[in-house]
Amino acid sequence: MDKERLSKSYEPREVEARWYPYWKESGFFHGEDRSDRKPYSIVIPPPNVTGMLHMGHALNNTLQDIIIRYRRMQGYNAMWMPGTDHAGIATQNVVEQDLSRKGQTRHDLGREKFIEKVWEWREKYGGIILNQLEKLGCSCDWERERFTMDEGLSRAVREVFVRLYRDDLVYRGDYIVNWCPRCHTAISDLEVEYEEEKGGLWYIRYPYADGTGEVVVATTRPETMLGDTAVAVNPGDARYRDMVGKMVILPLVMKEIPIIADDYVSIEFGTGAVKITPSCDPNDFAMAQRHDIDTVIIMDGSAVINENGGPYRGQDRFTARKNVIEDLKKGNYLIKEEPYTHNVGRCYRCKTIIEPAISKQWFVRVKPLAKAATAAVIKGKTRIVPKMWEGTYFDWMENIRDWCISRQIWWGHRIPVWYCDDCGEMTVATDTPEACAHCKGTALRQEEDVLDTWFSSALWPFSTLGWPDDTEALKTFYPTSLLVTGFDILFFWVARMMMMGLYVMKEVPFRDVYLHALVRDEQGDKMSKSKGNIIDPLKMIDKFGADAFRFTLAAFTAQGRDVRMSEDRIEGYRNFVNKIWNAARFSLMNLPEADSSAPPVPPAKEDAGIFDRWILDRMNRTVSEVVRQLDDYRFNDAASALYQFVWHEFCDWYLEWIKPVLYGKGKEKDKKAAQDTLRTVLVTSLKLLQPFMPYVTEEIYQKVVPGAGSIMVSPFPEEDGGLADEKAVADVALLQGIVTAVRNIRGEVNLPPSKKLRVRVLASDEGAFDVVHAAVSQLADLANLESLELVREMKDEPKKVAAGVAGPVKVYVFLEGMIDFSVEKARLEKDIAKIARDLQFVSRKLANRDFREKASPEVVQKEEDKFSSLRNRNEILEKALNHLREWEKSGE
RNA sequence: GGGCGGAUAGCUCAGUCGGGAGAGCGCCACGCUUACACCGUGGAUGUCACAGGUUCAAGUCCUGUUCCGCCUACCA
Repeated sequence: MDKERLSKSYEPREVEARWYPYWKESGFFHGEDRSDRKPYSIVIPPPNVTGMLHMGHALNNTLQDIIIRYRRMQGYNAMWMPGTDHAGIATQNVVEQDLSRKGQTRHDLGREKFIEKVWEWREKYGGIILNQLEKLGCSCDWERERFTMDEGLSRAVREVFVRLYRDDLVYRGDYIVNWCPRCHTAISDLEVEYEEEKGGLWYIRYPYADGTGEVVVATTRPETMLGDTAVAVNPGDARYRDMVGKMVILPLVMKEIPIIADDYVSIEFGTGAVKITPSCDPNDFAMAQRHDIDTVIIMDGSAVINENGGPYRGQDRFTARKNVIEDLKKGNYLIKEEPYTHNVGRCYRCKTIIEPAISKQWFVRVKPLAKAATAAVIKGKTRIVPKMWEGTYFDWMENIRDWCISRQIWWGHRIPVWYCDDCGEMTVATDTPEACAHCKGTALRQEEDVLDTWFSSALWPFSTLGWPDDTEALKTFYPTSLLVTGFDILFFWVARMMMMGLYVMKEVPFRDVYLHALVRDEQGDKMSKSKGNIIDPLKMIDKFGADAFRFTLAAFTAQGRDVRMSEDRIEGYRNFVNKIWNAARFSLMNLPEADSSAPPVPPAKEDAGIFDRWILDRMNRTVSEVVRQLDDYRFNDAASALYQFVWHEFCDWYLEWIKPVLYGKGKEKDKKAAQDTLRTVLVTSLKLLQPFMPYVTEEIYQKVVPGAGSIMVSPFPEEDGGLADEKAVADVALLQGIVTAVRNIRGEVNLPPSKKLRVRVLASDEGAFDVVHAAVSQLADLANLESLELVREMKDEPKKVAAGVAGPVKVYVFLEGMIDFSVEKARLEKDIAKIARDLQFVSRKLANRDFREKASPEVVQKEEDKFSSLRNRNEILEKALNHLREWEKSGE
């Protein structure tokens, strides 16, 4: 082997820059449309083209990469579909901002030119986030990269729209929708964020037209009174029963409107009478429809009062509110104003207060789609992990309302509907029609609106695979195997993909959905620019390496928990990466050159030493643990199993045990066995770690098994029952117990680490004797002993000793030259006290007849074993303590 | 209003079949022992939120309470 020395610490930057292009160019990321291997596919949650990699992306994509790398190594035809979505409103906003710097608006350019600008923008900046994913190490199938505005995907969008229309699942109509006066578009219910805000509740007098009195209404939005067309009361409200049907005079506007009765009105709230503004409130709108009441629209698209607002015309809604209140006061209509906290809806994109407004919009009739989507999860066609999200999913599906899919912006999929100027009919078609489908006229105008970005995202699992064409990719990879995404887009995206997948493909879009939590800062706060607590993933990668960063994310991804991220934590796992690096470095120094590129094999059981058999057992358990946890998407458990094994079993113990053998202190045959084991365990560990840490594992793998190809396409380890070895595990536990007992005494009694100790081990148990006997030299090494005297029985009771117990054996450390034994006495007393407490507890339990009768025999046996071992320990420590006391006395 | 999640070591969190609680970081002590000071060895630390209940046995199951977080909903 080229004995090229590894540097003392791992340097991620250079390594990462080297391997990623190699993998990519080697085609390892590519999934085959046709293959004998079983398919495994994931579609990426497409980030916005405007996006920059943040912690949420980093987490989301790390988890996907872990799974896809794992499955790829397991031999699946693994394919991870990458891409971006066109993020209609967001992208349009960005380009509009660019324009406004030049003092222009999109209207100055016109639709066509503007769209061109957006495409230019996308060419320039649109791919940034995908390059950032490469920095993370993501093994996406880049040959397949898709964009929701691609021709292929656009075709899918038009096709689905037309089908929905023909199935009467999409319709157009005048309804009240959430209108953003800044974005100048309708948005869906999901895109409104509600937050409690302090406002006021104004009580306004509405006099009866006949002059017999007045009714008082309470409102949080006095300016909307300009559009009032009724006052409503509850039909069961005795106070108003006789008033229903009477007319009141709308103040300021001075027109007559009726009092109506509707169950919606709450008797308890306010005065029990509510003003009805069908154009400004969804509930009022619904009520107006029930009662056939007029609607007066008082605002334009910018939420500025229009001509129906009389003197308030031209004022924005907030100015109008002030003035209306002022005028109400002047007219003695305002009774009082109370401070009032209520929910205010804001645009998810620009945070402008949403104005409910009536307009012509397109909707998807989702109820029937939702039914199928619910059924699919109930039937287990799609599994939601963690399961607790199922309830949320069902609940939403059950209460779902029609989905407003039209947006009054330019950037997006233009709705494939054409209006005929001749006959006024609509033509709905996938391709631009030559003539009106109804009158054959050619005076066609296409619908101006575009579709909600989520409409195209909902098709992502099949549109990216070539649908509506019947492609090989579609046949192979649909339904996809897994979707990994944040719980925050369960409704936005997951639910809609389920509906569309089932509607279009007659099959669920994915078998499993793994929903992960949000990334927060150390204090559990959401990361935000304004708080200044953002951790930039790219900076972390630069500072600590992608492997450390990825492993940190995985290690903190416990199901149903937020991920709290901090630099310290990444640093901790950077240390782990370095530990792995150094374990490899040590291994390479002590391994002969690999004589072939064949995978390493462990020694035959009869050739293997006890420590070899022990670590192979541990390794094997780790393999099964990692497989089990990854299969269940328990990333943190898989990560910690690896951490525990590699650091605390392989590095802390195994490497130390075999050092004497490797250094030639034993037989050549044993050295060979240890080397074979070492190589096997190292390579297996690297493979288990590869999905989490692709770079460092590749770098080491190439040196340990040169010529074997890339680790990322090598077979993933499988559990091997033949490696299980309970005897070795038990024996090594005994040996570890002896080492620990000595070290404990050394530490507690303040014997310096440099001081070599004389130790006597009493093993009356024949089996234990043999185990210790065979490992005397290793024990002496690990515990730093001058001598280890192993005896079957004690002829002379040593007095100047510290005593310890390891399973069936007793350990005595000679305390030569020591004068003050108080520390050792204190240590013994402390141990004895602890044992006494435990003994009391166990014996009480054993004395309980109910326990003996009702607990399982195994549990009873366990307690009995515990009891005898405690008593044994107690005896020996007591004896040692007495001896010390005696010696002290005699010494006086 | 409805729903979900959480409360365990100083901090952040595991704890899957109910059998007297673990990890990482931090802390204390000692140590550059030929892979690693990004390290090693040893040590300290708990009213498992509170109150009941089931059970031989509860961090774990049940009921209620408190406090946090999130989602959802048309009380103006």
